[in-house]
Amino acid sequence: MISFKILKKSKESNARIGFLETSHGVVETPCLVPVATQAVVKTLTSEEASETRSQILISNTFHLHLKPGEKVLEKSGGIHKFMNWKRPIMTDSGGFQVFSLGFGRDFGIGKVLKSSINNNPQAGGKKVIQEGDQPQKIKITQDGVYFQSPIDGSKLFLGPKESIKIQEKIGADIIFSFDECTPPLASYEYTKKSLIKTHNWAKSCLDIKKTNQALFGIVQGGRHKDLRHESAKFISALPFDGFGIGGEFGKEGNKMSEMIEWVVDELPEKKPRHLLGIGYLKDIEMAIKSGIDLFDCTVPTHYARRGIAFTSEGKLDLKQINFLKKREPLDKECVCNVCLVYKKDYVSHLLRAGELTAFKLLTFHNLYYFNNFVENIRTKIKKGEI
RNA sequence: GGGCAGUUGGCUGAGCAGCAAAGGCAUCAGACUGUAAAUCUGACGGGUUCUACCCUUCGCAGGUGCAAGUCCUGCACUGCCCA
Repeated sequence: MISFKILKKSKESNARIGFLETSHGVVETPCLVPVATQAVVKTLTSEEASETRSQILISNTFHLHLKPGEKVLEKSGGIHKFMNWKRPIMTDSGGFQVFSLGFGRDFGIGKVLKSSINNNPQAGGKKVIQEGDQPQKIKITQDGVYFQSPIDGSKLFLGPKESIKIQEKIGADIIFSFDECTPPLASYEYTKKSLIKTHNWAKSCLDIKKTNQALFGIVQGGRHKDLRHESAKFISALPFDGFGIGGEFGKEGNKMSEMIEWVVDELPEKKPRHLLGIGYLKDIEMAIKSGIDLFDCTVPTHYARRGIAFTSEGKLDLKQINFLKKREPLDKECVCNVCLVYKKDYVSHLLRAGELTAFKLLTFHNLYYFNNFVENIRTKIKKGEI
């Protein structure tokens, strides 16, 4: 079980400072949840991940089920022992893979859409996903989803029951209910139908769960105000320990914060709110101001493996040849273990030489930078500045 | 001194009569938000009225051909072998 205490509520915004207690320790919120899909923060050992001042990680049900299989984790004594991470862990349910391996793959899109939504591919727009449409590789049914493994193409089925059973064996502190992350190209009707499915699955997840792990329900509803309200009301009426907010949030740069507030307004104040899969630094600050306590995102770790360092000067692409001449830390203001010792010229060299340590150094720095960024926001909330 | 092989855009390396010239690397630009991702996309001789056209390129100088990076002659340089 978990307990969540709100220590301070901002007068300037919806932001709040909280303490999330789990049997593996406390998480001070608002908090970034680094992504450890395969029971690893890619390129880092768990000790290193801890040194980035990460408080809690999120792993993935779908991927751990495929490899190595939840039985391996169960036999090792659960995910904490398996990966030697002593702090809290959450697992995502596999609901995101319904999108990412389905329509996301078919249309080459992410959950935050860039191009305008229209029905005319000739005009540069993407096709709208209509009610009854199915992705090419997977099949979404009322009971769950038939997947094709991205590893070997083998077939597997994941529904609320399967997801919860797997998550119980994985043994994270916080688990998520199985949902469909609705694609941004979905029509209103598709999103509404999908929402009903996600709601039914939410009830099933609560019915099935036997452990004392905390279970978070997930609010969907896409970019539609009425559906977001409906979903938030429905999910928050169920005895979840916290709430995830998933799916799309409209076009980039648009009104993500407004959409979050539609949901947050309906959620019980005293339970933690987790924004799934967001975000960039500017999104993080916005989300926190909108009342979000936890948020996971692949950006700091993923961009690290693209050679990108997040710094007080903005994003730096260390692959660029000019960094070979820079004998200075990634970020002059950063005091992470990497910035204290290594310089841009070296990191750039490692990237250009294809050396894996480059990714480790950048992953470490980016996570530290993001965690520090969030800590600064917490400080500002405490001071009443945000 | 003689014989053979070679000289292609920043590098590498195809092409052996219809080419601004395959691949790869490098470079530059773009993408990436609950990780199918150490990935993907685009540009990469120059110019313009840029789904098209023009100009300049394949060691150098000539020649043959409607047409030459591609064939011929000479020269220069490089590598290997023989003296």
